[in-house]
Amino acid sequence: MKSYRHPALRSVTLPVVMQALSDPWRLKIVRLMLEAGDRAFTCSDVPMDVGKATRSHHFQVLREAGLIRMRPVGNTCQTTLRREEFEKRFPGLLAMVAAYKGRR
Amino acid sequence: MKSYRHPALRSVTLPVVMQALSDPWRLKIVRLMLEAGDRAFTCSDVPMDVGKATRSHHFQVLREAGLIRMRPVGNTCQTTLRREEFEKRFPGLLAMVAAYKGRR
DNA sequence: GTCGATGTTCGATTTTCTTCGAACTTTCTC
DNA sequence: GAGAAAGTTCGAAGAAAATCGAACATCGAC
Repeated sequence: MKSYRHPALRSVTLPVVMQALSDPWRLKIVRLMLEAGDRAFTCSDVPMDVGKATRSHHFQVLREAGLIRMRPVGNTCQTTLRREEFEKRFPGLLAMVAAYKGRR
Repeated sequence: MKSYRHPALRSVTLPVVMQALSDPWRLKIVRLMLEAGDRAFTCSDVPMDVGKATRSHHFQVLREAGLIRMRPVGNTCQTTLRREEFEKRFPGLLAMVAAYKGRR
C-alpha cells in the first residue's frame, strides 16, 4: 500500500469541505463513520454502487478535505474520521452532518 | 421584476446546500448577510468581480438551496437570509459558516 | 415617452466533477 | 511462487457547473 498525504487542517478551506460533502456518496461515507463511533473502515467496507476506481477517488477527496485519515494496513486502507482536529477547525459541522435526516 | 420561487426547506437536501456553499462567491454572500444581521441586500450590493449574469446565477443557486429569500422591490431584488427556517432544517450550519475564519 | 439602472434569460465556451475500464502494485494465502 | 484481493493510477468519456456577452424586460427619474 501507498502512504497517504494528509493536509494540515489549518490549510483546509470551507469551500473545499463543502465541495467534499456535496456528493451523496461522500456524505454517506462520513455519516456512516459518524454513526460508527471510532471504528475504522476499509474502502470496501462502505457499500457503494460504483467501481473501485471511483471509490478510491471519493476517499481521496475526503482525505484532501481533512475529513478522514487513511492508514495502510496490510493491503487495506484503515480509514477513520479526523474528529477532534476537524471539530476544532470547523466547530459544529460534523454534529450538523450527523443530525441531518434526509429529505423531509 | 420577476417573482421568485422559493423551495420549502423540507425539500432541500444537505448535498444541495453543501454544493451551494462550496463556491467562494456564494459563501461570501452568505457570510456578508450573516454579519449584517437582518439588513436586506440587493444583488449589486454585494461586491463581486463577475459579470451580472454570473451574479444573478449565484443568487439563484443560493435561493434554490433555501438559503436566501428574494423579493422584487422596484427594479431591485431585496435579498435576506432565511435564518430561522434554515436553522430549523440544518441546525448549526449558519453558525458554523459565521464562525469560519478563512485559511489559517 | 425616453433613458439609465437593475436584473433575468439565452446560448456558447471553458472548466471542473464523476465515472469507468484497464493496467499496475502490494500484500495475503495456499 | 502462483493466484486472488485491495487499492491506486492513468487516460478518456460524459455530465455538471461557472462564466461571459448579448438581448431582453421592468422600473424609476427626468
